Amino acid sequence: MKSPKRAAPPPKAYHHGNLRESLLLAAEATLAVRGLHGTMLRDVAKAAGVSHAAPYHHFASLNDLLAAVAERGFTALADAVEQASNTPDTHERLLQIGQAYVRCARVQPARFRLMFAPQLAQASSYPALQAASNRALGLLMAAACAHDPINGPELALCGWSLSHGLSNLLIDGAFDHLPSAMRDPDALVRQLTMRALGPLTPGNPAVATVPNRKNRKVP
Amino acid sequence: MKSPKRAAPPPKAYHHGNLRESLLLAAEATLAVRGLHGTMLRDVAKAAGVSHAAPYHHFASLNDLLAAVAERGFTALADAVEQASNTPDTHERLLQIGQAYVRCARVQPARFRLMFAPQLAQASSYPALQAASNRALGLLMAAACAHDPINGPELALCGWSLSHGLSNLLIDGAFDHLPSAMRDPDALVRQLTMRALGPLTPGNPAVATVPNRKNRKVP
DNA sequence: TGTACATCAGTGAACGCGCGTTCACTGATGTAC
DNA sequence: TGTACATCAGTGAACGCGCGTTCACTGATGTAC
Repeated sequence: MKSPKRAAPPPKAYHHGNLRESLLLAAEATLAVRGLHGTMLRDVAKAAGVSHAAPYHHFASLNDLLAAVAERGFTALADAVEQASNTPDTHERLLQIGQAYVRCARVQPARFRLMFAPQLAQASSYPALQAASNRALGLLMAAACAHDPINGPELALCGWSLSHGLSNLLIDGAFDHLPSAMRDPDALVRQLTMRALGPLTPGNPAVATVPNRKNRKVP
Repeated sequence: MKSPKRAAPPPKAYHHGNLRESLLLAAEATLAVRGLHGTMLRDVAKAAGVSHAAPYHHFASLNDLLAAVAERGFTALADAVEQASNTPDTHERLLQIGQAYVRCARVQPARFRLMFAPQLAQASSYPALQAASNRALGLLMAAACAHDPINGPELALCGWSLSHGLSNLLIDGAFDHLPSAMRDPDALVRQLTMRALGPLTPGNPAVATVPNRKNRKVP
């Protein structure tokens, strides 16, 4: 049947194998099913097929485990944003980034909530978490500055806020009662981000065409 | 010292007085101090000066109490939006509404989180909650349609998403490491909302000046 | 290659407490006569 | 106006359980000799 020793070196090397990784996957699965506040350490352990004391050999506490899941979430987000950043046209690039952001939230709503949960907001305790989050934000900032060297930071904050709000409202079901024509998430992101970007010719910096917008006086 | 009977009719009429109202106020105070998931029924009761069994004469469960707090939150939000809706100029009106929204979130972050918490998302169980939330949204929609009769709904969703994202990022501290020049919330809302509104002359419907934006092709 | 030993990732049972909820009760208020 | 009674908003004690965390242990793996 199986050779008595040395069956498969990479997975299940000795006791369990790579339990840390299994726990993270199990936590993501549990989050998806039970939601953020229904995810208990005992459930995660059971989903990984071990006793509920086992995780303590890999994480100091449930919170540390969740922080690691959040870190993976930010890494996945940054990867998606990075891929979207390959789009040549700077205008389309920002649209793609917005779509990637919202898609990331909708694929795993509970993990997305976890990523911004206040329990992890004291992120200084989790440098890796903070690094992953900074990477995602940095990519967005770079794309915004590439599109509009003058107002890049403002544009980045605008796009971030818009995508973030849209993500939250979508996963909270706030749009569920909207006419179905307005509920296609991808179209919604494109449409609203385009509005936020302004009526600029793609690939053509905004500066010359819309001067002084931020200083305009309103009576 | 005090008349033996009939001291003060409106408050503290008999046993406690208006305990339901006191509980709601106590819940808001507790939310402010302990946050959403640190708010326990026992703390709320203690803050209201009663035993922790007393609330059950006014609310069937902790969740019902929280739903009532959320409803008050939406009512306060709708009131603030309504007041902002008095602004004559339709462009400035939308800016004021956005500012009111973010201000509402920043004044009571935990209550704001509660208002959109998934535990209450099955809002059909709480018709009053849903009504209050619909009222706030309806006011925003009306202001957006007044400014741009054609793209009103799109504009409303854009403004809502933007304000909502900004609110969440602000109260989650996501902007804490930004240069301080960009951290003034009121200025931030104005600036970003203005960008989302587009370079339109205030009070002048957008339709004629920016046609086909949503249908524009991007290569 | 075989043996003794250190390491370390698992297990199962138990701890402990926090918190929502229930229950029998008490005492004040309002009402009928 | 006074008395008897129903109502109902409080109280304090207790229930019950869920869940994070700890602990003494076990058995497999890797290593020194």
